[in-house]
Amino acid sequence: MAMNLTEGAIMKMCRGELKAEDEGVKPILQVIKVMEVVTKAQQQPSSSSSTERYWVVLSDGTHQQQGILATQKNYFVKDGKLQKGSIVRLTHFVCDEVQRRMIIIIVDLDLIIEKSDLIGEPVPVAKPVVVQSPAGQPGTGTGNPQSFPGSSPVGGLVNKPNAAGASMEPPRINQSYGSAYSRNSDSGRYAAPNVPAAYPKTESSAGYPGSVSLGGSYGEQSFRNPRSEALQPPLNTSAHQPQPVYQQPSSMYTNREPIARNEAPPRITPIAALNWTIKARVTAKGELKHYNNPRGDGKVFSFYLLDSDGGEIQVTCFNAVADQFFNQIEVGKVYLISKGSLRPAQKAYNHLPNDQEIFLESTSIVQPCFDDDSSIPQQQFHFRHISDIEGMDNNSITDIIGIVTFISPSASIMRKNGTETQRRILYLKDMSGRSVELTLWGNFCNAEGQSLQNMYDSGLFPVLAVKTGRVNDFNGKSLGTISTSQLFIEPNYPEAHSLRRWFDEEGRNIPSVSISIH
DNA sequence: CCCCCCCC
Repeated sequence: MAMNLTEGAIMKMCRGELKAEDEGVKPILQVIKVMEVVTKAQQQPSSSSSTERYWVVLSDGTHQQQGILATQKNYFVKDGKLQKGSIVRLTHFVCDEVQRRMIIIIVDLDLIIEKSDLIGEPVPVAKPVVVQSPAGQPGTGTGNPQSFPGSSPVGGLVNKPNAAGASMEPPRINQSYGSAYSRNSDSGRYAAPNVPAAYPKTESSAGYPGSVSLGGSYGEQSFRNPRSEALQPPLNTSAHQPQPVYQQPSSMYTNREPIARNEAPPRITPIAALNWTIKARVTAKGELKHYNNPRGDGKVFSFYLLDSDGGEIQVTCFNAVADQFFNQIEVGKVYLISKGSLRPAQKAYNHLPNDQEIFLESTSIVQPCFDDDSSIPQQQFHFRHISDIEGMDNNSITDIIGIVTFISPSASIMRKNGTETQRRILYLKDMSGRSVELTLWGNFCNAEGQSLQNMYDSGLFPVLAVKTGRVNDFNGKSLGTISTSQLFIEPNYPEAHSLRRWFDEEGRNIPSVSISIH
């Protein structure tokens, strides 16, 4: 099949001219090698399979370059989809120079073709492209072994001999703040190739790629940006630029991805530009909930936003502010939102992969966009196979798509606190050969639940996509809805169509193994 | 400041 790779993309990445997808390019590249990386942490019992890492070598047909797959995308490899020959579009990536090597950190990607013949004869980009420190400026770490305990494979990559980037050379410290700064100002970019990662000494070994070994650790502050911000020139040298400054992506996946947190350069926002505005679609909306605790009564509601870059963030408002905005917020609509406060995500109530959360105040501005922005998807899914749920922790949040093979009538359930709610049980089955029990709670029972029941009673086995389902440990593993879950019946997605085809052709007659005990 | 995801 003829497929155009993005010509010159690798060279640009290596030169630092294409550092991340927000520069407008989502390069189409071919995977020419996939390697599993064995990390130190994998040998520790406390850290499970989440520390598996995959290195890939990417090609634009002319040049090749190593990259690393964010762990939340490991399933691309595990499912056998991403392989040698795959053609991919990098939809979210960060290029960074680490240990004197340029590395492409693949945070998200589209798989365009699972396997294709190798295109061209790509060669590694010639070394001198990466600007070297001048002689006599070896960096404070060089030659000081104590600063680099991780320069042995311990704590680092113990990967296969030819794995790109395996060398654990110490990083250089930028030789000249002034020159780096002015150079970057000239280029208008926030990080040019001669701005090496300025890791604090103690973290230089645990930095990249040693930090790989620490994957899976959740939200540890000590990993927050090992770079010195002082070395990062501003993103916008023109402070008068009217557009909102885009500063969110570096933290987008930080809670799940130490590697991304380490490597995504901070977007420096001019003080004069602190009045951000986001344009995003509401993808989920919780109930307006009243609560009563020792501190008094109150009410709260939350909703999720998704923007055209694939960023997602939760917005929460309390009390009078909740009343102010609750009726205005509609799922599916696009809004301009500004003057909210950005604070650390309340993980107990926030299930999005973002360390930040927006809290609206009475002075916040929520403005509907009447021209629907088609560049913002209606929903963003990260579907996992049902078989994957077996390995997920209690309370994990996941997106699942499957065929409804059974649904129970709605029943009234008394909560432990004495209040009542509705419940339905259904079973989902997918191509992984597994099935799982899904509990619908509250309104889901009468809305989507009733439609599903009607279809089921008519002898149909509808496709159901679950966005933001919650994994629980009851009876093996099962799933439940939470207030911000979304259900989609017979959705018009490729995944739904292939499931339908699979089920009609063979899946219907293949007994599946339930991961829930009935 | 402020919600704790429901049941067998």
